[in-house]
Amino acid sequence: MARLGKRGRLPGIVDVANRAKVSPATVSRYFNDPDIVRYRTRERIRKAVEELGYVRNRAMRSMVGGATGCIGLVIPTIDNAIFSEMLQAFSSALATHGRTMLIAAHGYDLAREAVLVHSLSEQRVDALALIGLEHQPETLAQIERQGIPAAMLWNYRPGMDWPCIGFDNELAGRMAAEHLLALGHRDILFATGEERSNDRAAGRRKGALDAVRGAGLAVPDRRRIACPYDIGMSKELIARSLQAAGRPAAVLAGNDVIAQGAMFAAASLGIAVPDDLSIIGIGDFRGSDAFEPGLTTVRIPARRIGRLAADALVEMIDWPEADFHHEHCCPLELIVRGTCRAYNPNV
Amino acid sequence: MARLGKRGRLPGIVDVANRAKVSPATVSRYFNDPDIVRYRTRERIRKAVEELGYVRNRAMRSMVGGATGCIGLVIPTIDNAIFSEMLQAFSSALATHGRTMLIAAHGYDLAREAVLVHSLSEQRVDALALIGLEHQPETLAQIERQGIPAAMLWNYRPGMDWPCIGFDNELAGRMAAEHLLALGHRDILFATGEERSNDRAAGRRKGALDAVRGAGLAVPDRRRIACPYDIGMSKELIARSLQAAGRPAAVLAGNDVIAQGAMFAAASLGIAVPDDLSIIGIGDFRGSDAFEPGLTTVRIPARRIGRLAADALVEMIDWPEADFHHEHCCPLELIVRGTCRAYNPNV
DNA sequence: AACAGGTTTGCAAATGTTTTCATAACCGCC
DNA sequence: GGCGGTTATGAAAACATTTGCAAACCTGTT
Repeated sequence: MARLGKRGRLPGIVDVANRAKVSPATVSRYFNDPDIVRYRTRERIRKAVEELGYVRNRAMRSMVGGATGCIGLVIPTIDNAIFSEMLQAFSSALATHGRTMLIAAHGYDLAREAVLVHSLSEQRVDALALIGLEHQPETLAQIERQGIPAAMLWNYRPGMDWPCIGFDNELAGRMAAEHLLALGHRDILFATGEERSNDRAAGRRKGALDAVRGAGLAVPDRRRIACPYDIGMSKELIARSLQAAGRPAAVLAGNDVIAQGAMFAAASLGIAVPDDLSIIGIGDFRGSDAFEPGLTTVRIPARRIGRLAADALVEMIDWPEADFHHEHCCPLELIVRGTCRAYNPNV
Repeated sequence: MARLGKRGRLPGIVDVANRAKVSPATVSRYFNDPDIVRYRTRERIRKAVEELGYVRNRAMRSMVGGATGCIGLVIPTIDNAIFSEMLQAFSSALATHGRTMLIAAHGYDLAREAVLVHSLSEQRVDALALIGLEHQPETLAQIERQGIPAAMLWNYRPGMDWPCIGFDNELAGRMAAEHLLALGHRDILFATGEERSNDRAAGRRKGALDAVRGAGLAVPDRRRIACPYDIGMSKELIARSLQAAGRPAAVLAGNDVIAQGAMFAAASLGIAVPDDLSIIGIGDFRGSDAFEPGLTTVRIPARRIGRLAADALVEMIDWPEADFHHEHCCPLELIVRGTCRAYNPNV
């Protein structure tokens, strides 16, 4: 029963036109700007479309310079909580504009990012969203040459050449560090993300370390580890640091996934959080509030970024002439829950 | 600097042809079947392409009956751990075949799924993957009419009309229940997923309840709750059940997200897992093994499903005539970790 | 009935690529 | 140098849609 169709010549716009006794041009107008076709005609076309089961071919529009209705999103990874909320918001905002989302993941490899951008160009996406500010020159050149509206997400630096919608990752790191400092912590383990092809992780670490050094504290090498964005691996790495002689009094995690790893590491070693160890994350991912105790973290407005990005790109598509300067630095917020407490010299 | 392009007439295949002093046909061949063009010519074309920065237009191929290289995936939700591993595997398997992934989420609403399928048809995706076996007739009709190769993922029932690649959700529920029964548990809280537009959740609940009833046990209403796939909300719902008089000795969760909610619920109430409460999940999501104690669960081979689905769809695209009968019922595996223990009447 | 003004429609050209078919170029061999 | 057989290339048609322009059609007014 299934798979009968075999693509045996789908009905086209002219089939509809014939059946409705109008010209193909009118059918085209019916779809793209219904108001300019008379009601009676519209009805005839509607009926013909329905009877034939015609579905118009958006891919074809790009031929005549039109838009495909497809927007590309190039992202480091999908199988991770990091971007999923942003993704969802981006996707549904796009849907409200009648656009669909073409998605591609490069696994934190900027060289692969370049080929993905090329590949999406071949699909003639109407616009492109990238994560981060750091990209290969070739990637950027490709986008400029194609004249595709593009935006960079998830990181923000003022005065960029490109529209960017994100937040200040250094500030995020600093906020987390300052919270720990304010609680009197002096011995902090910095468990930040791997920085290969990841300007966000680098920024956060810099912000955090700057804050601590600004307070006149030195950070020995053994208090700085790079964790993959994976709960299990982070747990293991951090557990190792916690087991070494003279364990830290607090963990500053590069994001909530790492922080969650830290919590499980502590649990596995019988270290009480927050009594014996304070933990702070960055992100406030979905579910971070449900932890016991609730994870203290710096909230990233992920959904907002996704929505803003979608709106900005659609705007750039629809008014190509207007020279918007889309730059949003979304505010961060320290969310104090239960994983941090004032330094207690007795433990 | 950025956004100069303004789409000022991108170079087309004929521009390349002119510059390389060949016909457009040859350039087309250069891209689609390089071996049949002579080396010297190939070099000329390569140079021309590079100089002009030509990128070919795949969207256009669909005109002449070719493929767009785009495969659509319609999924209930993205901002959730449930499908992310499958998604990643699907996406990267597709990439190895030179295809890209068009993705759309319907938020567990089958009516919306229908419009998404229509929308993807407009983009002329080469194939389509849906989650679950249950869909609106209109959705199915649309796919058949368009003759798009399609597969249904994540659930499996023998003898389906459609290719399906998934696993037996009833079995998953049964396996979880039987593990608890084998440990001597008689008083189990069934915290399964909401079943609106979700045949997977329904299957799991049925399997679990069948197993328990098969063992001659009755399941009172207050031992059956429907949880959203959200850690925080599940935590709250389950906590409420655990606080009521005569609390259950075990929780069978419809998936790992719910199970994680259960663990936090227990933690928040000071109930020890597994000593005072056993918890079993379904899924074995990324990170479930890192929990303390590690979550006992039924592993769903998510990555395998993603990869198999991608391969199957590509096969169906490339050999439209061959009548594959793609049906994979992937094996499930009980992963025993630390959240379940034998029933102890003393607690 | 003629006409002005605006609205609705049709014609035909244009778009970028693939494909079929035919022709031209090449190769080795006599 | 001619010839048969490949192999590589070109010409042109086909594809499904949009759009500028002009013609046709209304509606109400003189």
